[in-house]
Amino acid sequence: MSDLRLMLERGAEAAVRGLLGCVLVHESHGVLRAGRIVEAEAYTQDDPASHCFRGRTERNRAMFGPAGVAYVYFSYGMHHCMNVVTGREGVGEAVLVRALEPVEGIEAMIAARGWEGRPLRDLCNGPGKVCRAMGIGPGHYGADLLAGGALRLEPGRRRRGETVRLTPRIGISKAVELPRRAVLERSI
DNA sequence: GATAGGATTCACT
DNA sequence: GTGAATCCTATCA
Repeated sequence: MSDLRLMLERGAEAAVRGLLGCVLVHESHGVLRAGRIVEAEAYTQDDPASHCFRGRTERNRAMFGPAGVAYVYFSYGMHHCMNVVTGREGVGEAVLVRALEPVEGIEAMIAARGWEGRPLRDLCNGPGKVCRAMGIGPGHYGADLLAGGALRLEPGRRRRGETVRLTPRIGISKAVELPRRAVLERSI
């Protein structure tokens, strides 16, 4: 039982902070891509903005799975977004990965996004961009991120001078005021 | 069976 | 800053 799993099982509101600094890794076609999670949002079952607010459906069933599996969904007809499922099995909770700081395989990310010659800071600073750059898609729906597979989550360290700030969420129309978005910031 | 709207991104003004 | 692209899901008739 890893520390990471225990942390995720504690629930979305704890996990949204704990996930910051952790590293998302994807190995495909012999290429390794990795990025530190620097922005995330918690979604729980009692949250009107959550996909599982109205109960279990065919689309959101992964959110009710065990902590550590991926919930990938399709949005706005053109983007995929990835969540890390939290809480106990049977509870609909997850943390949306909103932004990464590229660590490894940056060239592959740039190629996947068609981002040649553009600002690096805009490569992974959005949930749709994260999936595109990392090569995450519907095929990863329900994948176990803690099992050491091709797509996995690894513990990360928070660096000196970095702090977690909780802010209202963005991009949604319901329950916007809840401070369930966590951002990793350099305080110096 | 039909329709409204969305946990977004990008290009353009 | 504003608006278009684009399609799946949930919800309603």
